[in-house]
Amino acid sequence: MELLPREFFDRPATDVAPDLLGCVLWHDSPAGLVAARLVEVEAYRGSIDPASHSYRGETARNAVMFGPPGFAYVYFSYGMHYCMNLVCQPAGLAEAVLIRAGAVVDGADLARRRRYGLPDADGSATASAGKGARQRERDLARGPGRLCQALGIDRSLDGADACASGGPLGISPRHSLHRADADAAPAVLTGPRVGISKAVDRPWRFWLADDGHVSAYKSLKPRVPAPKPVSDRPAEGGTMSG
DNA sequence: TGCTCGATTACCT
DNA sequence: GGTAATCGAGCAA
Repeated sequence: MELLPREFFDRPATDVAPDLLGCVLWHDSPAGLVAARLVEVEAYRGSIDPASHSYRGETARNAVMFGPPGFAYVYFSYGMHYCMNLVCQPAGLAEAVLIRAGAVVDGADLARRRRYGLPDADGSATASAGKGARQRERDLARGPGRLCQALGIDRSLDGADACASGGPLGISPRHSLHRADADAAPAVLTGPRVGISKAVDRPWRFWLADDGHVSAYKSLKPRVPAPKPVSDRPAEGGTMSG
Protein backbone atom coordinates (compact mmCIF):
# COMPACT_ATOMS: atom_id res chain seq x y z
CA MET A 1 0.00 0.00 0.00
CA GLU A 2 1.52 3.26 -1.10
CA LEU A 3 1.58 6.01 1.51
CA LEU A 4 1.83 9.79 1.33
CA PRO A 5 5.38 10.83 2.32
CA ARG A 6 5.91 12.76 5.52
CA GLU A 7 7.05 15.80 3.49
CA PHE A 8 3.51 16.00 2.15
CA PHE A 9 2.39 17.15 5.61
CA ASP A 10 5.41 19.37 6.24
CA ARG A 11 3.54 22.42 4.91
CA PRO A 12 0.88 24.87 6.10
CA ALA A 13 -2.40 23.11 6.84
CA THR A 14 -4.17 25.35 4.31
CA ASP A 15 -1.88 23.92 1.60
CA VAL A 16 -2.18 20.32 2.74
CA ALA A 17 -5.97 20.33 3.15
CA PRO A 18 -7.03 20.66 -0.51
CA ASP A 19 -4.35 18.17 -1.58
CA LEU A 20 -5.83 15.59 0.78
CA LEU A 21 -9.15 15.57 -1.07
CA GLY A 22 -9.42 12.37 -3.09
CA CYS A 23 -6.75 10.63 -1.04
CA VAL A 24 -7.67 7.43 0.76
CA LEU A 25 -7.54 7.14 4.55
CA TRP A 26 -7.58 3.61 5.93
CA HIS A 27 -7.56 1.89 9.31
CA ASP A 28 -6.55 -1.75 9.53
CA SER A 29 -7.93 -3.09 12.82
CA PRO A 30 -8.23 -6.67 14.11
CA ALA A 31 -11.86 -6.55 12.94
CA GLY A 32 -10.80 -5.72 9.39
CA LEU A 33 -9.85 -2.88 7.11
CA VAL A 34 -12.03 0.12 6.25
CA ALA A 35 -10.89 2.76 3.78
CA ALA A 36 -12.50 6.07 2.80
CA ARG A 37 -11.81 8.50 -0.03
CA LEU A 38 -11.65 11.95 1.55
CA VAL A 39 -14.17 14.47 0.24
CA GLU A 40 -14.19 17.18 2.94
CA VAL A 41 -11.50 18.60 5.26
CA GLU A 42 -10.76 21.70 7.33
CA ALA A 43 -7.44 23.41 8.10
CA TYR A 44 -6.54 24.54 11.63
CA ARG A 45 -3.52 26.77 11.95
CA GLY A 46 -2.26 26.58 15.50
CA SER A 47 -1.11 29.75 17.19
CA ILE A 48 -2.48 32.04 14.45
CA ASP A 49 -5.93 30.42 14.48
CA PRO A 50 -8.25 31.08 17.47
CA ALA A 51 -10.45 28.17 16.41
CA SER A 52 -7.59 25.67 16.69
CA HIS A 53 -7.26 23.41 19.71
CA SER A 54 -3.57 24.31 19.83
CA TYR A 55 -4.18 28.08 19.84
CA ARG A 56 -3.80 28.34 23.61
CA GLY A 57 -0.67 26.26 23.77
CA GLU A 58 0.24 22.66 24.42
CA THR A 59 -1.84 20.50 26.77
CA ALA A 60 -2.03 16.77 27.44
CA ARG A 61 -4.88 16.46 24.97
CA ASN A 62 -3.36 18.29 22.01
CA ALA A 63 0.27 17.28 22.53
CA VAL A 64 0.35 15.33 19.26
CA MET A 65 -0.40 18.52 17.30
CA PHE A 66 2.87 19.96 18.55
CA GLY A 67 4.82 16.97 17.29
CA PRO A 68 6.16 16.13 13.82
CA PRO A 69 3.88 16.03 10.74
CA GLY A 70 2.01 13.00 9.45
CA PHE A 71 0.65 11.82 12.80
CA ALA A 72 -2.99 11.45 13.84
CA TYR A 73 -4.51 13.74 16.46
CA VAL A 74 -7.72 12.15 17.73
CA TYR A 75 -9.94 13.84 20.30
CA PHE A 76 -13.25 13.11 21.99
CA SER A 77 -16.08 15.56 21.37
CA TYR A 78 -19.55 16.18 22.80
CA GLY A 79 -19.17 13.17 25.09
CA MET A 80 -19.83 10.73 22.27
CA HIS A 81 -17.84 11.38 19.10
CA TYR A 82 -14.25 11.13 18.00
CA CYS A 83 -12.71 13.50 15.47
CA MET A 84 -9.48 12.91 13.60
CA ASN A 85 -6.83 15.35 12.40
CA LEU A 86 -3.58 14.88 10.53
CA VAL A 87 -0.74 16.99 11.90
CA CYS A 88 0.98 19.44 9.54
CA GLN A 89 4.14 21.58 9.66
CA PRO A 90 7.34 20.75 11.60
CA ALA A 91 7.21 20.03 15.31
CA GLY A 92 6.25 23.09 17.33
CA LEU A 93 3.87 24.77 14.86
CA ALA A 94 0.86 22.64 15.82
CA GLU A 95 -1.18 22.89 12.63
CA ALA A 96 -3.54 20.15 11.52
CA VAL A 97 -6.22 19.15 9.03
CA LEU A 98 -9.54 17.90 10.38
CA ILE A 99 -11.01 15.01 8.40
CA ARG A 100 -14.69 15.90 8.03
CA ALA A 101 -16.14 13.40 5.55
CA GLY A 102 -15.32 10.61 3.15
CA ALA A 103 -16.76 7.96 0.89
CA VAL A 104 -16.17 4.39 2.04
CA VAL A 105 -14.32 2.57 -0.73
CA ASP A 106 -13.30 -0.60 1.12
CA GLY A 107 -14.65 -2.58 4.06
CA ALA A 108 -18.18 -1.22 3.71
CA ASP A 109 -19.65 -4.22 5.52
CA LEU A 110 -17.55 -3.60 8.61
CA ALA A 111 -18.24 0.15 8.42
CA ARG A 112 -21.97 -0.55 8.21
CA ARG A 113 -21.82 -2.82 11.27
CA ARG A 114 -19.94 -0.18 13.24
CA ARG A 115 -22.36 2.57 12.28
CA TYR A 116 -25.69 0.78 12.36
CA GLY A 117 -24.98 -2.58 13.96
CA LEU A 118 -26.49 -4.37 10.99
CA PRO A 119 -25.61 -8.03 10.68
CA ASP A 120 -26.64 -8.26 7.04
CA ALA A 121 -24.11 -7.48 4.38
CA ASP A 122 -26.38 -6.34 1.58
CA GLY A 123 -28.55 -4.12 3.76
CA SER A 124 -31.69 -5.11 1.91
CA ALA A 125 -33.32 -6.79 4.89
CA THR A 126 -33.42 -3.65 6.98
CA ALA A 127 -33.75 -1.12 4.19
CA SER A 128 -37.41 -0.63 4.98
CA ALA A 129 -36.71 0.51 8.53
CA GLY A 130 -35.76 4.13 9.00
CA LYS A 131 -33.52 5.65 6.39
CA GLY A 132 -33.24 4.06 3.02
CA ALA A 133 -30.23 1.92 2.22
CA ARG A 134 -29.09 4.50 -0.30
CA GLN A 135 -28.95 7.30 2.26
CA ARG A 136 -27.34 5.06 4.89
CA GLU A 137 -24.62 4.23 2.41
CA ARG A 138 -23.96 7.92 1.79
CA ASP A 139 -23.99 8.69 5.51
CA LEU A 140 -21.47 5.97 6.43
CA ALA A 141 -18.61 8.47 6.79
CA ARG A 142 -20.46 11.77 6.25
CA GLY A 143 -19.32 13.98 9.13
CA PRO A 144 -16.21 13.85 11.34
CA GLY A 145 -17.83 11.73 14.07
CA ARG A 146 -19.43 9.35 11.62
CA LEU A 147 -16.18 8.89 9.70
CA CYS A 148 -14.33 7.94 12.87
CA GLN A 149 -17.07 5.52 13.84
CA ALA A 150 -17.08 3.89 10.40
CA LEU A 151 -13.29 3.49 10.43
CA GLY A 152 -13.16 2.41 14.08
CA ILE A 153 -10.98 5.36 15.08
CA ASP A 154 -10.78 6.33 18.76
CA ARG A 155 -8.32 7.80 21.24
CA SER A 156 -6.14 4.69 21.03
CA LEU A 157 -5.07 5.98 17.60
CA ASP A 158 -4.08 9.40 18.96
CA GLY A 159 -0.44 9.75 17.97
CA ALA A 160 -0.55 7.01 15.33
CA ASP A 161 1.80 7.57 12.39
CA ALA A 162 -0.10 7.77 9.10
CA CYS A 163 3.13 7.88 7.07
CA ALA A 164 4.74 4.71 8.42
CA SER A 165 4.21 1.36 6.74
CA GLY A 166 3.24 -1.52 8.99
CA GLY A 167 1.02 0.58 11.23
CA PRO A 168 -2.74 0.32 11.66
CA LEU A 169 -3.37 3.71 10.06
CA GLY A 170 -2.37 5.13 6.71
CA ILE A 171 -3.25 7.54 3.95
CA SER A 172 -2.65 6.82 0.28
CA PRO A 173 -2.42 9.21 -2.65
CA ARG A 174 -5.23 9.72 -5.15
CA HIS A 175 -3.73 7.67 -7.92
CA SER A 176 -3.57 4.59 -5.71
CA LEU A 177 -7.19 4.07 -6.70
CA HIS A 178 -7.24 5.10 -10.33
CA ARG A 179 -4.15 6.16 -12.18
CA ALA A 180 -6.11 8.67 -14.25
CA ASP A 181 -7.07 10.63 -11.16
CA ALA A 182 -3.49 11.69 -10.69
CA ASP A 183 -3.62 13.86 -13.77
CA ALA A 184 -6.95 15.56 -13.39
CA ALA A 185 -7.01 17.70 -10.27
CA PRO A 186 -10.41 17.41 -8.61
CA ALA A 187 -12.74 20.41 -8.49
CA VAL A 188 -12.29 21.83 -5.02
CA LEU A 189 -14.56 24.36 -3.35
CA THR A 190 -13.75 26.37 -0.23
CA GLY A 191 -15.84 28.05 2.42
CA PRO A 192 -16.10 28.80 6.13
CA ARG A 193 -15.47 26.07 8.66
CA VAL A 194 -18.27 24.29 10.46
CA GLY A 195 -19.19 24.16 14.12
CA ILE A 196 -16.74 26.73 15.44
CA SER A 197 -17.40 30.03 17.16
CA LYS A 198 -14.09 31.82 16.50
CA ALA A 199 -12.43 32.89 13.27
CA VAL A 200 -15.61 31.87 11.49
CA ASP A 201 -14.78 34.08 8.53
CA ARG A 202 -11.68 32.18 7.43
CA PRO A 203 -12.54 30.02 4.40
CA TRP A 204 -10.44 27.08 5.48
CA ARG A 205 -12.94 24.33 4.73
CA PHE A 206 -12.29 22.43 1.52
CA TRP A 207 -14.55 19.93 -0.21
CA LEU A 208 -15.02 18.18 -3.53
CA ALA A 209 -17.61 19.71 -5.82
CA ASP A 210 -20.53 17.53 -6.82
CA ASP A 211 -19.97 14.87 -4.21
CA GLY A 212 -22.90 13.68 -2.15
CA HIS A 213 -20.63 12.40 0.60
CA VAL A 214 -19.79 15.95 1.70
CA SER A 215 -21.45 16.74 5.02
CA ALA A 216 -24.48 19.00 5.02
CA TYR A 217 -23.63 22.51 6.07
CA LYS A 218 -25.53 23.48 9.16
CA SER A 219 -25.02 27.02 10.27
CA LEU A 220 -24.04 27.27 13.89
CA LYS A 221 -26.67 28.70 16.15
CA PRO A 222 -25.08 31.92 17.39
CA ARG A 223 -24.15 31.62 21.02
CA VAL A 224 -25.06 34.99 22.36
CA PRO A 225 -22.87 35.73 25.36
CA ALA A 226 -25.41 36.74 27.99
CA PRO A 227 -24.39 40.21 29.21
CA LYS A 228 -26.64 39.92 32.27
CA PRO A 229 -26.75 36.39 33.71
CA VAL A 230 -28.65 37.65 36.76
CA SER A 231 -32.09 37.00 35.31
CA ASP A 232 -33.09 33.41 34.66
CA ARG A 233 -35.87 34.58 32.40
CA PRO A 234 -35.96 32.31 29.33
CA ALA A 235 -33.95 33.86 26.54
CA GLU A 236 -36.09 35.49 23.92
CA GLY A 237 -35.68 34.39 20.35
CA GLY A 238 -32.11 35.39 19.88
CA THR A 239 -31.80 34.01 16.40
CA MET A 240 -30.53 37.33 15.28
CA SER A 241 -28.53 39.91 17.13
CA GLY A 242 -27.21 43.17 15.82
C1' DT B 1 -13.57 21.15 43.38
C1' DG B 2 -17.07 22.73 40.57
C1' DC B 3 -18.68 24.64 36.77
C1' DT B 4 -19.37 25.53 31.34
C1' DC B 5 -19.26 24.27 26.75
C1' DG B 6 -17.48 21.87 22.66
C1' DA B 7 -13.95 21.15 15.27
C1' DT B 8 -21.50 16.55 16.63
C1' DT B 9 -25.18 13.44 15.69
C1' DA B 10 -29.72 11.24 16.01
C1' DC B 11 -34.29 11.77 16.62
C1' DC B 12 -38.57 14.25 17.20
C1' DT B 13 -42.08 17.52 15.43
C1' DG C 1 -35.90 22.96 12.14
C1' DG C 2 -35.13 22.31 17.04
C1' DT C 3 -33.00 19.83 20.86
C1' DA C 4 -31.39 16.02 23.98
C1' DA C 5 -27.52 13.12 24.74
C1' DT C 6 -22.99 12.75 27.28
C1' DC C 7 -17.99 13.33 29.19
C1' DG C 8 -13.76 15.43 29.64
C1' DA C 9 -10.73 19.57 28.99
C1' DG C 10 -10.04 24.00 30.54
C1' DC C 11 -10.81 27.75 33.46
C1' DA C 12 -12.25 30.07 37.83
C1' DA C 13 -12.33 30.18 42.71
